[in-house]
Amino acid sequence: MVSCPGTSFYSRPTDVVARDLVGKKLVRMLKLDDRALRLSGIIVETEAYGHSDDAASHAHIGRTARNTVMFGDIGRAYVYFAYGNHFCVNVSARANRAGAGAVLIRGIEPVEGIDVMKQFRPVGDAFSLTSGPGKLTEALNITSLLNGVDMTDARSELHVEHGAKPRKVIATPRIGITSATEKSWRFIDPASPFVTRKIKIKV
DNA sequence: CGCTCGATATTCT
DNA sequence: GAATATCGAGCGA
Repeated sequence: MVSCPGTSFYSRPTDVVARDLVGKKLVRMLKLDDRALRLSGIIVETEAYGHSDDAASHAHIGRTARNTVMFGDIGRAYVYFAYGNHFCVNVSARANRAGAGAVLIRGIEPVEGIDVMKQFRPVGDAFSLTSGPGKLTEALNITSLLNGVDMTDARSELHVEHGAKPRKVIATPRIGITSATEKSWRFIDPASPFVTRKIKIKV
């Protein structure tokens, strides 16, 4: 019996959830050519996104067709298409008072099914296989078809499991946003090479 | 190495 | 019509 973080885990402020997700395992199960495959990796980089308190969040302007999952049940996958090229995957979470929120998964360390990941994402450099939000969704074959799946259920095609070891975590400013840049809501395992290296700081 | 810039679709104004 | 929670090619040093 595999254990997954449940609704009590995701029912906290998103920055707390984001910090605790580092070291957990992201698991993708799928069928390919009639074979059941299991791909997974340890989460090493996340970012928290809030609601009305966070101008950089998709939920800041209120509920829309795209961000509905951020306002619905917690522990669900929020998958969206960015820049016309890439998918990004989040887990919905929020404290009881907040109206919406999610945690973006920005980087993982591959554990299971690495050969299959390389089929989905052929790349020479091992580090660039899953070191970035658009990269890991390609390696794990995550698309908007998975939007809304229950990530607290070990039977889901996409879910989160407890990791083997706790990791050291540090907070930094978030990447790729132009507002609310003062919040240190990005959380990384500084020892892992699978984190975004370049940090842009916009003024 | 590091920086600039174009690709490309969905969303919102 | 503008902006975007990105990536990687191309260029110069």
